[in-house]
Amino acid sequence: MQRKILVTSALPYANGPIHIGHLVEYIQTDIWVRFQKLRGNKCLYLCADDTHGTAIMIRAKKEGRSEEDLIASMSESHQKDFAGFGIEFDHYGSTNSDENRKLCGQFWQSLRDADLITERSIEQLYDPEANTFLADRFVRGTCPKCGLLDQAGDNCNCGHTYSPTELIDPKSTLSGATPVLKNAKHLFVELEQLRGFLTQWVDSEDSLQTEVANYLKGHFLGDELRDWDVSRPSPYFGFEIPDAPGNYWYVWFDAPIGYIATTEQWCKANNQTLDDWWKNKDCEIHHFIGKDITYFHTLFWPGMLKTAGYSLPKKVHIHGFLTVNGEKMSKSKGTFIAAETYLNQTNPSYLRYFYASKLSQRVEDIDLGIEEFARKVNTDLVGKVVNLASRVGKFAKQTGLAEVYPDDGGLFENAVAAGDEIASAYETCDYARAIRRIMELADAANPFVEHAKPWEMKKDPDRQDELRDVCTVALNLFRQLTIYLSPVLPDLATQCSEWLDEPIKSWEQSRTPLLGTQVGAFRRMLDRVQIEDLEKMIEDSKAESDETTSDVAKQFQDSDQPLKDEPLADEIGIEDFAKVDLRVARVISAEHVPDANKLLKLELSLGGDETRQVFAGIKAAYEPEKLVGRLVVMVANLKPRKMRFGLSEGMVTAAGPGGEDVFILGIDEGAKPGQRVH
RNA sequence: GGGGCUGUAGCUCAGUUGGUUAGAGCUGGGGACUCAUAAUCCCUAGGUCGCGGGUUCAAGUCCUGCCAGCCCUACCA
Repeated sequence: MQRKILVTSALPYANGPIHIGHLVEYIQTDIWVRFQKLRGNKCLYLCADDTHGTAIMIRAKKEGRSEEDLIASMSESHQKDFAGFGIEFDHYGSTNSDENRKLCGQFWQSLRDADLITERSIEQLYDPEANTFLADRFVRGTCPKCGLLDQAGDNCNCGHTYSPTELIDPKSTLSGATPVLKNAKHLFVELEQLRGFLTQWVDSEDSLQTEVANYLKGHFLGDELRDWDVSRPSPYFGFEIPDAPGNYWYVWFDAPIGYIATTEQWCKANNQTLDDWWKNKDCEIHHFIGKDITYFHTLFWPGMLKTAGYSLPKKVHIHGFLTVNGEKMSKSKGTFIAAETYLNQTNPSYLRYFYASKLSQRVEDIDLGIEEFARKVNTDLVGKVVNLASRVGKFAKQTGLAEVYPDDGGLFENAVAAGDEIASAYETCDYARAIRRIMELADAANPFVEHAKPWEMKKDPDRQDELRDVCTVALNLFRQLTIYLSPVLPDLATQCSEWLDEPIKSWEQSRTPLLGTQVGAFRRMLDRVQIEDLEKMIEDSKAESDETTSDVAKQFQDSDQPLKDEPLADEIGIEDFAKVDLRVARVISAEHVPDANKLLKLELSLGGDETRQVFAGIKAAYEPEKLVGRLVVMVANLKPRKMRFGLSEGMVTAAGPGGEDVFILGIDEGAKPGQRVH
């Protein structure tokens, strides 16, 4: 039976280019969609740019152009990048569309009618120069709990959390102005009213991976759900709320509705009705998203859909993030690779294959190790799969394919049997499993050619029929593998189609061998990955991230990120500095604190009998044993502070954002404990 | 502290509802072949399945405690 399936990927934000981290999702989705189409299902793949919000507004202002102008050029760049990776949308829209505005209005009215909207005034910081309310991340100031200067609006480096309104001496990062407190009316959705429904939805029917369902139950559904703030006061780039002038829907309200609006645009162009896709029990809706936006899609969104009378997603497929060489993507390491940078150096099929070989149903991060990447592509794709065609290509051009499929020891039939398992792996998004099975088939195919020794047959005029049979087997096994791989490698499928003069259109073709036809001249289908290309790609990415540095700076390639993360503090006089008594101290003991996640307990000596007990948040960065004996610089006149684990009588100075990246200040040789730092 | 997930050969991972000597690919070592993109084929090395208990005739597979790692959340000079 033909299924009717609507598929979406998360809408990329129109605030930056696509990078290889984004592509995990779009490639994952594209593979699934191509698989569904190959199986003969009616499947629609839709996506759009997410265009609203403060960040877009600010960026447009900074670049001196209109928001519309900015999002138009972003959309073009996004679509070009996607096309470069063979990601084939049925339609690519924008959340800034008439259809979306209208649908937002409908959803809004349904929420009103269901009496789910409530109004409350909240106090928020406002930038009087930029004339805008400030989201937490646009405010910095002194931490109200520990006095650290220049901390983010909602938490500081030492881990305190607070409200931006508590910050001491706050500054807007937009204008540098001192924000003022201002009351503003906000509109909220009372999600709590939907808790019963959501609990049931989360639990039922396998719409979510179990770990996700557990997360939601453990984290949100166990308690009363907080109201969801869905409005933002003017100025804001978005849709104004009709019955609350001067207020706009928050970007996360209109973004998912963009899925529907984009469908509507497609429907208009294709003479279909929206309800047939979004209010039809027989239509499955599948969302593919990253783990960071889980709760928007699994709580708010189902709640909105339910209230407005639309179909609920059959499944929300959630994936993890991409790491490169085992670490978070990093601009300074050149592993923050833009789609365009990748395409300039190497082949998109490689990445599609690599991601496919790593993706499972789990919400696990996947790692792109450069060496693993090259090895996998070269050994699996080139060495095993394409080699099968390559090694008999010349012979086959002369012999053509036999009329009757020869005895191949059951290889073809075996691969037909494996087809169901491979299909079900694709269906459940366990691509790693599908690829594993396909490679097992490829592993069995090469020895067949090896043992048949076609190169000997070629020399013997009496054995031309045998040669043709070997070619027939090898090419049919290759064709079968290509069909199985075609959702992942559409380009390879196209090449195979052209070569054998038979379009690959259906999964069913893998069940019957191709016989009795001529074969075109073989052309190389895929080159091996050159490590140098990958290195070049990383070099290029590095270069993009710091094009504006001086010579010495270039030599060291120091990134500007730390300064951006933590801009310079206000000027002070020497008398202010003198208040801080920094001393050289020796670590005389260091130990883990039971129950503390980030802390080490240090005993510091200032010489003689003078010691201080200090708790330092450096557990992730330093082994206690390695600290013992070394000299550090401590703040010695800090007022002792009682912590859960005991009294802390000072502070060890260190640089870095925290976590593993903490670097204790050392001092050159010769310094003695107790000496003051001036 | 609370929640989620993971821990199987050097590396990446398979191991179905518990059932004979724990598997694959890659890497390593040895050999063969030459049709093929230094591709391919054959042979070989290698693991007290994180650790300790328990249930069972039988546990990598179930239960429990601990250890390590990752993520979320709170706390954290």
